[in-house]
Amino acid sequence: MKVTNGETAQLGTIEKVVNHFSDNRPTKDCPVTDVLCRISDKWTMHAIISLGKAEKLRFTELKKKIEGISQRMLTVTLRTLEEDGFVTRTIYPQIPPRVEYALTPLGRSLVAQIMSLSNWASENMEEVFKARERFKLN
Amino acid sequence: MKVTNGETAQLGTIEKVVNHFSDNRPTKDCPVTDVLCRISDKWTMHAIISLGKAEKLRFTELKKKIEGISQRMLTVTLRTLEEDGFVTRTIYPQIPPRVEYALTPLGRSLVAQIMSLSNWASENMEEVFKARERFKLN
DNA sequence: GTTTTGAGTTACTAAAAGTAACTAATATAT
DNA sequence: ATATATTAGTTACTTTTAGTAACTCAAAAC
Repeated sequence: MKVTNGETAQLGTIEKVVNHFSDNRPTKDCPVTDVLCRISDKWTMHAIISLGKAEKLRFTELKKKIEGISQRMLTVTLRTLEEDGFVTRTIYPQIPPRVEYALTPLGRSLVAQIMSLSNWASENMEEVFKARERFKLN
Repeated sequence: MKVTNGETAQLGTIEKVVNHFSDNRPTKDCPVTDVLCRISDKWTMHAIISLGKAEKLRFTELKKKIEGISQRMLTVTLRTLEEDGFVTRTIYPQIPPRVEYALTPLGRSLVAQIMSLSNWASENMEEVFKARERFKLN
C-alpha cells in the first residue's frame, strides 16, 4: 500500500481485507470481521450448503439434511440467516404449519464461496487426516 | 511439531487435552463435515489470514495481529491448526522462548479459499447491514 | 377423545470461550 | 545479590454458547 501526500491509494479488494485484519482495531469496529464471524459457523455453513443444493426447503427437510443439528440450533441458525438477508422465510398459514426457507440473491452469491470451501475440504481431507496421524505420533 | 538443534519439546496439559479429544473424534460423521467444522471457526480463519499475509509469525506477533484473541484461545487454535497440518510450529531453544508459526503448503492452499470468503464479506457487508435494519423493523 | 403433524419453545445440562493471574528460565539492570 | 523484563505458554475461574429432551399450538384423521 502506497500513500502519497497523506492521501490513501485506491485499494483492491484483497488489500482492503488484508488491511482490515492487520489493523489494531477492535472487532466491533471492523465490519468485515463482523460479517465473516457470522458466516464462519459450522451450522450456518451447513444450512447454506443445503439450501444451495435445493430451491427451497422446509424446516424438517433442513433438519434431516443437516446431520446432527438440534431443532433449537436450526431455529437459531435460520433466524440469523434471515436477519442477515441470506435466507427468506415463507410461512403458509396452515395447520400443521408449513414454513419454507430459500436463499436470497445475496445468499446465493455466498453459496458459491461456501461450496468452494466445501469442495476444498473434500479434496484435502485425506491430507488432513494423515497430518492428524502424524501429530499423534509426536 | 518441529524442533531445532535436536531438542525435544515437552507436551503441556493443553496439548495433551487436544490429543485426547482428537482420539475421541466422532468418526461416524462425514469426513468433509469434520474438516469443514474445523475450518469454519472465527479464530482459525483469522489465524490463517494473518499467517497468509506474513511468511512466518511468532506467538506474540500473531496475538497482536488477531485483534481480541486471548492467549489461551491462540494456543488452542494454533495447536489445532498444527494437528490438522495447516501450520508448522518451530521452537528455537532459547530463553526467553522463540516459537515461529508458518503455513504448510496445505495451509497455503486453504488461505486462497478463506481470502476469497473474506473478500466476499468485504464486498457484501453493506447489503448485510441493510438486511439487518430491515429485519429490525418487523 | 386420543393420536399425529410441523415448526417451533422452554428449561435444563454440558461444553466451550473469555479473563486474569501465574510460571519457567535466563539476561540485564539496579 | 536481588529485582525486573522477556516469551510462550498454563491454570483456575466465570460467563457465554451449544446441546438435549420434553413441551406447545391447532386442526384433522382415526
